[in-house]
Amino acid sequence: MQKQLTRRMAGEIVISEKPGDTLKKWRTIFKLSQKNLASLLNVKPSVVCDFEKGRRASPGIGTVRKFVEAMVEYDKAQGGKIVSSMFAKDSNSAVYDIREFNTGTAISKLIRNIDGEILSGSEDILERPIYGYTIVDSLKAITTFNVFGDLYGWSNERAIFFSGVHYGRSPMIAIRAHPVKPRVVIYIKPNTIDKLAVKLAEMERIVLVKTELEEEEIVTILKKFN
Amino acid sequence: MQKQLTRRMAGEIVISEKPGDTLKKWRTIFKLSQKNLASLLNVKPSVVCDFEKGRRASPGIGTVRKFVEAMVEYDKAQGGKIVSSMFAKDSNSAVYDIREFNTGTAISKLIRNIDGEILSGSEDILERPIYGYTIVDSLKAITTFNVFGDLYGWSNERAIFFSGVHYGRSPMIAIRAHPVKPRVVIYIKPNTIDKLAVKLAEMERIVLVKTELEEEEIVTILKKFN
DNA sequence: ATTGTAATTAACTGATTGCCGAACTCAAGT
DNA sequence: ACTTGAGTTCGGCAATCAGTTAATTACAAT
Repeated sequence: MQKQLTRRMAGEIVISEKPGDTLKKWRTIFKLSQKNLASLLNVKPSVVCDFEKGRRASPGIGTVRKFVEAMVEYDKAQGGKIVSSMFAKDSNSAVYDIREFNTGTAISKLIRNIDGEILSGSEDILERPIYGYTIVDSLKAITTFNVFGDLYGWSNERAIFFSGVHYGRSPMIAIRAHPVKPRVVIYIKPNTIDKLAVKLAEMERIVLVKTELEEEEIVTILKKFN
Repeated sequence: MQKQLTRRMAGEIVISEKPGDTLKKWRTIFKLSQKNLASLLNVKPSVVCDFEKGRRASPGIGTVRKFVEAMVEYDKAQGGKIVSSMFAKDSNSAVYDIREFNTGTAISKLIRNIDGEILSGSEDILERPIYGYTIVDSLKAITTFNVFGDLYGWSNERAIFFSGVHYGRSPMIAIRAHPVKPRVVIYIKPNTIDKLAVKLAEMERIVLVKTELEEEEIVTILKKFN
């Protein structure tokens, strides 16, 4: 996560019209004075200023790297407020069950066992293996802090079950927005299925399934999986 | 879009353990020989090699910039196959406008200028600076490929405008699910506002605003920002 | 075995960086 | 009016970069 941010910062600085201004922008975002930053880098404040003011037309990447890493590092030492404000996360309670399998299980096998009906998903994907699953309450999932970070266990080659689904639109939108995608999404006893949900599933090449079983039954069945 | 990619490439190179290797990686992605690349840059091939082999420990950002821009430029001249393969098709169609400010702008100033009504957001946040904005069509945003990656220019200390909003539920869910959050979300001419949307905004400590101005008007106003 | 072509390395030069220190501006307190 | 903190400007110097030429290696392909 930090690396991602440093890359972003570095990229922005390098490509910027005025690298110095961009550097300054980040320094202010991290709430550092030139002096502070300078001391983190073990250089004099004038050095920082020179770079910000563009006195050096093309600073070395080593310098840029030091700068951004120092800022991120500093923030981390302060509790990582800035960095995490850019990524955001919390903890949850919407997860009903989460487990990893020890071996890969074919998607089709899972669907068969939970008596699922396929709403979207082509033949060829159905034999792919998944390595775990997560069951979440769809409403809680979005109102609770940060489920989306904890949704994925060790592998994202997994199935996600959503309970409390009305039209299935919100869950798919959430998945769409989230950078990490599951292989399979299963709606537990949904009312009707929104067309957009199916469309999104197709776009993401996610196998979309519905089942009429209850959460407990599903858990019992999946316990036998390994 | 090109700028995005150049930034990404640059960032990766700068932060990489072995910038030379990363450079090489990109060169091969763009299917260029050292000689080709060298001629694009009007330098001798040995120069390219020197960088790739790390004989220059800390090349200047000007050099890095030339390199990545040359590659992207070259690809563009060839029809832009590589670049567009890294982004998804017509990903821009959902993005109506995207821009970075050069200096921080207070959230309150922005709201005042676009004649916005605050739906969620406490006093203390309103004076925080943002550094850019994005205007997206909310429906297209989710049906189109990969917007969410392109939504954030380079600072996420920014405002996101959503047009085509009905209840504002889906956009907030998308934001909730996405790891990177904006500071401000502005609905352009929404019908009614869903309670859940407001609640989610509060949870994320995002300033939620609605405006009755049209996209074009907003762009005109924001043009004056810097 | 020979021929190209791409990549690597060495040696060298002028330009620029990275850093310092010291002097200086500009507000904001006290 | 004096002090303090943050930021700016700049001459100077060693270290390093950006670039060249020319020679060498490493292979596929003929």
